Amino acid sequence: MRLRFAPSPTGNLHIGTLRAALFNWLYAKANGGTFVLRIEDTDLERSDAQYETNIVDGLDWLGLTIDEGPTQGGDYGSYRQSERIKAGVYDEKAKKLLASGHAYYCFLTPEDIEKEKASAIKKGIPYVHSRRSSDMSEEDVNDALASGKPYAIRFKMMSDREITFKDLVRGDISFDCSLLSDFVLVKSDGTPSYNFAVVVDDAAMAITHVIRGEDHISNMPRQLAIYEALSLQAPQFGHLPMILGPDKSKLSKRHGATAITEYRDRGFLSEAFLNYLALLGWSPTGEQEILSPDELIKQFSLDRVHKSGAVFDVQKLTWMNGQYLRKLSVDVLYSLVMRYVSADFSQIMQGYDLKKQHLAVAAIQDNLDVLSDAMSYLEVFFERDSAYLDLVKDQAFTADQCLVLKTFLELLEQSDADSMDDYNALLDAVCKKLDLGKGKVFKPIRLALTGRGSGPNIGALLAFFEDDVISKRLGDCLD
RNA sequence: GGCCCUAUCGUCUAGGGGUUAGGACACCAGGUUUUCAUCCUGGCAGCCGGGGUUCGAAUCCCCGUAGGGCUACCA
Repeated sequence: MRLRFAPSPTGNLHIGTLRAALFNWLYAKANGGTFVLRIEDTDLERSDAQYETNIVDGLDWLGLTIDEGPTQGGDYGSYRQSERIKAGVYDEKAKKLLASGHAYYCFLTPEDIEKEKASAIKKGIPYVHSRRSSDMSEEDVNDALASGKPYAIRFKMMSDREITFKDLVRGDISFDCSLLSDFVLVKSDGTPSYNFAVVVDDAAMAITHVIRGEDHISNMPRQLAIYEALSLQAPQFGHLPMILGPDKSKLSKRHGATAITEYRDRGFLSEAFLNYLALLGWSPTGEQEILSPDELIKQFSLDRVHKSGAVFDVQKLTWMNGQYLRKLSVDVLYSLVMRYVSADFSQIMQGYDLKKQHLAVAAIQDNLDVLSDAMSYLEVFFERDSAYLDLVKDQAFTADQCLVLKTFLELLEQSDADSMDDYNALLDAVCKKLDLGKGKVFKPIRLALTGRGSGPNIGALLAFFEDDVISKRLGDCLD
């Protein structure tokens, strides 16, 4: 079983494309198949090596390991269409089609075709290419060729046929060929068109299953016709539902961040992202939604792929990311967090004991949805005194609250509290001594210590700050 | 316009002739917690419409409607 992911490097890897890659990968892994990457860069104008890098980076981030591709090679190379053009792969097949009468030279200019189209629209009839050039005599064709007239090679669509195929996710789909134009196989610049190139390459690379977006369904009759004309065995096809933006149209740049590297940079975990994406258009048998890559592979099957489009919901992605973040060990979370705080902040943090740093990170673990939020939650621990002073200067403390601060300070002086537990015990003692509820006690202490009304667990806060800092801050509030 | 695909809570989805139509996100309410959160409990909320078929349709069929895709010498 051989699956392929065949993006064109005309832009960054985005969600829809990636989801296709993911499903191919899952299907390949689930069945012990091979996952190949083929770069479809026949559009010389728009293709760019930088995008190929972005695509590979994205796959890499998510752990979608490639078995054969431009960088890892394989027995079916080259894995870049631009290189295959140079190798003459497509020319050979085009000649074959020309020779067998399935294709012909077309000398019509784009303007000619525009005219045909306009007149069809005017008459209110569906446009079908006139295939005028296919009637030319061999002599005329040779003359035109010899005179250097620009030409394209078109496929001669059999007009009185119906083409049917069994889609792996949708079942039988059929098309009336009489409605289909003779389409271009080879463009006038000599490069193959998409429909031609995919067929030639999927066949040459012995691809057995093609899983791609629903937007490719209408290409099926053209591609199937080429397989037939070339007497090639067609793979099986499965078309995935589209991923939609909030407005239900195909997800695109105008829906915001679509380059998947942006999600990485915002602090989504690759496993969470993968998990969420897998649930878009596919569902497992049970009700468990949090699934590791291995579990996904184990459970994946094409017959549980949904048929209708799915709206990409950042909120749920974010929730899922939080779930993954919460399961991380402090060590791992810490090293992750350090990659998402600014260089300055990281330097400040590293001025503290590693133990303290871990304490702070552990204290914010339950707050985190995305790693890029970490810094703002961590601020309270590592900010400069001036920032703290700025916040606390507007805080007014009532006499009762001052009593709480004073009592706490007294107890603190007599204790040798060190851990979170110790400080919590101290806090309890204050409550008991003053006969006050926790709210009445904790609030003024938090306020005095951080200048904020909310934040991490106060035990963690107290354990983090040195006793002299606590004394100073609380003491100053009493004045 | 033509062709193709699709239609269950706001969103992701389960369920494919007999179910109190299940779960998750979001939202709301309660609880835990010193707070924002996390966590726990509960709630709100759905089968696009109309015709068939059937003893019985969310489920099967047809027709509408709506959405999406394609209609390139882009992929």
